[in-house]
Amino acid sequence: MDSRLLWGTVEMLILEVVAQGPTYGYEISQTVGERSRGYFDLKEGSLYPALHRLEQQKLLTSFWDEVDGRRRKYYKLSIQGQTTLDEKKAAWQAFSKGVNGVLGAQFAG
Amino acid sequence: MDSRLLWGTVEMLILEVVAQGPTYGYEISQTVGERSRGYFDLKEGSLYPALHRLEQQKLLTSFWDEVDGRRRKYYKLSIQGQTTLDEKKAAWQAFSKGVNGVLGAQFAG
DNA sequence: CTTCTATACCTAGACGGCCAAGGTAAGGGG
DNA sequence: CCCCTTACCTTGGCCGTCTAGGTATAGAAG
Repeated sequence: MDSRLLWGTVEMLILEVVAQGPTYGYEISQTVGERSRGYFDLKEGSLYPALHRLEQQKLLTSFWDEVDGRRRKYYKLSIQGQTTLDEKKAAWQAFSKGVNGVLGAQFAG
Repeated sequence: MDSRLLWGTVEMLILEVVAQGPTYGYEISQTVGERSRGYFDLKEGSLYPALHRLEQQKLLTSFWDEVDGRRRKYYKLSIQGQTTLDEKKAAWQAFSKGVNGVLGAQFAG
């Protein structure tokens, strides 16, 4: 896949997954992979910096937990996070519609 | 609009417009704007470097013409350009489908 | 004549998110 | 003991976009 296309969508994908319930980095990348039928393979170098940005922007809150001797940093969506997610989804649909408009595609967002 | 989303799609949009017939930079940006119903506003700092890249990669060929005292650099799609355009459109649809899969959207590409 | 808008091209430099590649650490199977 | 999986993190490079600037012509407004 063309990784350039990813620009600007990684944060939306993360927020969307976390919106389903508290989860952690490793699981997020797996969920994104599964839900896209293997299309996405979120790299750690994209995933963790993105999580840190989102937390710093207070769109996510985090807490550490340990399961079977493994440290996990769980993330939860904040109120602002939900608002931002809604905005990002709207922006995505507008963008997608714009691209499809130029392509003359019959399907729409 | 979130310009980050644009990454990787500008070249596809340009190729698509040029595929309709020979045209030039200024007109391309207008066409993209119109066909996306005003959503896209291709900046010159993105447009011209992209055109030069595409020409250097031999996906586009160019020739100068003058109309009403105005120099225009016309671009034409090459055979390889058409192939690349097809590939980019397929990649876009796969990407779009992947995103929508994660979003759990009902619409598909 | 000057000024403004539209047309039409170009470029240098900054920005910033993604990726490759590296590191740390624990559990479990071969 | 080694290797794979899980689970986190960071550094540095890459490269396409944008900002902001430049050049030039035509036509309209003042």
